[in-house]
Formats: sequence, structure tokens, C-alpha cells
Amino acid sequence: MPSSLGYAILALVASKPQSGYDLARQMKQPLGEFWQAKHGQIYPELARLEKAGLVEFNELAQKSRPPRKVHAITPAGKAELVSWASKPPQERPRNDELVIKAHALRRISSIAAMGLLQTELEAHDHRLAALEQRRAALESRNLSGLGIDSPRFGDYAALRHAIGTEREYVAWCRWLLAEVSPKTKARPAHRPSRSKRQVASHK
Amino acid sequence: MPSSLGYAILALVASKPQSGYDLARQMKQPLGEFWQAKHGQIYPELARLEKAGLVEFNELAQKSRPPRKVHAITPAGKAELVSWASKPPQERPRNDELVIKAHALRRISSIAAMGLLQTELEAHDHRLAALEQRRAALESRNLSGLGIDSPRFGDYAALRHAIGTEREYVAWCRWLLAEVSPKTKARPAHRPSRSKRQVASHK
DNA sequence: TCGGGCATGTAAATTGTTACATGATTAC
DNA sequence: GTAATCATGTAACAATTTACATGCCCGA
Repeated sequence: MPSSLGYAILALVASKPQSGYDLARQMKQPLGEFWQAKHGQIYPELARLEKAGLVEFNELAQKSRPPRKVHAITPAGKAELVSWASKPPQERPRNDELVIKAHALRRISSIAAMGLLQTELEAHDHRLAALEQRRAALESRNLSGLGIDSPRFGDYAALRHAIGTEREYVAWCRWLLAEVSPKTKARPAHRPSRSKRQVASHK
Repeated sequence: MPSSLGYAILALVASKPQSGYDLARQMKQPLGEFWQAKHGQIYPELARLEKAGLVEFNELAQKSRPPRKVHAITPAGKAELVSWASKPPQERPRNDELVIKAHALRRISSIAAMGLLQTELEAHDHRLAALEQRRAALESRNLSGLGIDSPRFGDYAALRHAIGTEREYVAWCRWLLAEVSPKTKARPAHRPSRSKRQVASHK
């Protein structure tokens, strides 16, 4: 049985035959919103999938470069993917260093804290903008719709999730930033009051 | 230098001296919203931190049970934590099997797809409710506020992030479910229209 | 009496990262 | 000329999971 990464690869080569290099490009930071992995993990996994008969490749020779090995899914691979996709997913830890740093935030100087958060916020704001741009591009390239029957549905679904996640992230960063800012008089951290407050809204 | 897990442990024992078992309890599925790890990883890491002089423990003997080793952070540990917390975090992959399954969703039967999504949605809805209950409990136990100076600020910040993340997740699941449902006539997947649609709202 | 919680640890296996290895091409 | 992109792969290391190992107490 393939690993999760193996299934991620199967899903991608099922959409379109491609090389390990292509896969690595799609699975890399910071825009790999589908599944992230490095080429050092991808090439061996592709080899395993091939040995198991779930993918097959054909080599395209190139001048002065290693040949491109374009991998395609086999019928057995498709069957395996479909069968796996129907079963409940395994939960994985969502560990994020910033959560630890936020936990220790009150122990560091507020200058340092603001710098840290500002930088994070900017990075994730940029990533969000990039993702939204990709979404807009995807939508305009698919004027006939991106419903479940569209071949791009999978990409679209992953993108929407990535955008939602990123929005939550920037909202949280902004909340943290407001908490560490000295000028927080106007909007203090949780204090009992008669009016219920909303979770920080986005944008 | 400790690993990320090491710093997560430092942050927790900095709030309150505790045993490896206590740490494992807080870091376990499905409510470990801070950092997830199993005891098999925690005990060796604690031993490393102790050898490095960042934590120290004292053994509390118990009748008919291994002694509780209550670990506390040392001044050196506190310094190391603070110094690390001020530096920019390292990005980690946020890999989720459901994203792969969603990508392959159009390849599976709509019955199977709906079952899968319904189950996921329920699980995450429950988790969200549990997290919100914890937030309410935290808030009512801290009527004097949960701002940056509160000793519970770190927990509160982590909880807010977990709640936001879970809200996004259930919204995404609901969107997916609407996409696979046959009765989607009324609210089709992306189609060009003059009225802009919002990302599914929460609650 | 059976499962779960308490309480520690280690060992083996898997998964993921970083670095090593090669080498032409192209854009700045 | 220097860095980035293309294109493959392997090896050493680090992180994480799962299983092994022990054993009492408590509640259903």
C-alpha cells in the first residue's frame, strides 16, 4: 500500500501525466496548496509506485539533460486511488511553530513580538493574494464551470481550502498583533461585556 | 538546539511544571490544539531537554505506580525559549489527506462521496463545538481578562486559532458536500455571474 | 472481567528533510 | 560571471508513529 504521498502523486498523475520534477514543482512551498513534499521524497516514491504497477512512465530524451520520465497512472493505479479515496481520511497533526511562539508571546519584548507578527502577517497576506490570483485565473480559464464534473474540480477545491485557511491565518495574526500593540485600550482582549464580540473578521 | 517539539514542551512546562504524561495528554488528538505528539516522542525529548539543562524534574513517588517526574523549566530553558520565540518561525507543510480525497472526488460514486464528507463534517463539527466549549470555560474562569499579560494568554491564543481553523474546515466540507449533492441546481459550482458570491460563511 | 486511565520508558519502522552529486542553458 | 531553472537520483540525518514492555487501580 502506498503512503499518503503516494496517493497524492497518484491523484496528480491521474489528472495529467507528468515527471517527478513537475510533481516537485507543484508540491513545493509556498504555493503547494495540495500536498507538500521535496524531490528527495518524490523520486523514490514514484519508483515504488512504478514497481507496484500503479504508474508507468515513458522516457523523453533531451539534449544535454537527463531524460524526462513522464509518469502516467495505470488502470490498477486508478482503481487503488478510487478505493482509497472512498475511505475515511487519517487525521494528521497540524503543528505550526507560530502557535508555540504565540504561546510564549507574553515572555518576549513587545517590539520583538510586533516585528515577528508583522513579518508573518505580510508573508501570509502575500500568499493569500497569490492564491486568490490563482483562483481568479482558474475561474476565468474555466468559464464553463468548475463543478464536480470539471477536470479542474480537484484543483479548485484545494485552492478554496487553501484560501480559507490563509484567511483564517491572517485574521489570527491581526488579532495577535492587536493584542500585543500598546494602543489596545480601545479593543481589549476578552473582557466580560454585555455585547458579544465576533471572531476577528477577514480582509 | 531543541527541536520544535522541544520548544513546545518548554512553553508548556514554563506555564506549569508537569510530567511527560501530562504533556502527552495535552498534545493528543483530537483536542491538542497547541502541538500534537505521542508519548513515544515526548519522553525522549524531555530527557534531552533535561540533559541540556533546560528543564529539571523532581520525582514524586506513588504507591504501586511509576513515580511521577514533574518537570519544570530552568532559567536557561526560559532564556532559550524566549530567544527562539523572537525569531521567525519555520514554515511546515500542512498536509491533509482530505485534500487529496477531495481532488479525486469526481472519480468516486456520489453516494460514497457524500458519506465520506458527511462523516468528516460531523467529526469536525463536534470538534468545533468542543473547542468552543473550552473557550467559553476559559473565558468564564478568567473574568479579569485574557490579554497579553494573563498567564492564560497562550492557551487562549492557541484556542482561538484552533477554532478559526476548524470553522474554515467545516465551511469547506459543507461546500464540498453541496458540490457533490445532486440537488445542487440552486447553487452551482463556480459559474460566471454578475453577483459575487462569498466564501461559505461559518456557523 | 474487561477496558481505560495512570505512568514510565524503549525499539523498530516509516516519513520527511537536507545535503551530496552532476551538468547544460538561460536570463540578468 | 552568477544565480535560477531544468532534470534526475541517492545518502545521511531528523522527526514521527506504532508497537513492545510493565503493572496496578477503578468503574461498569
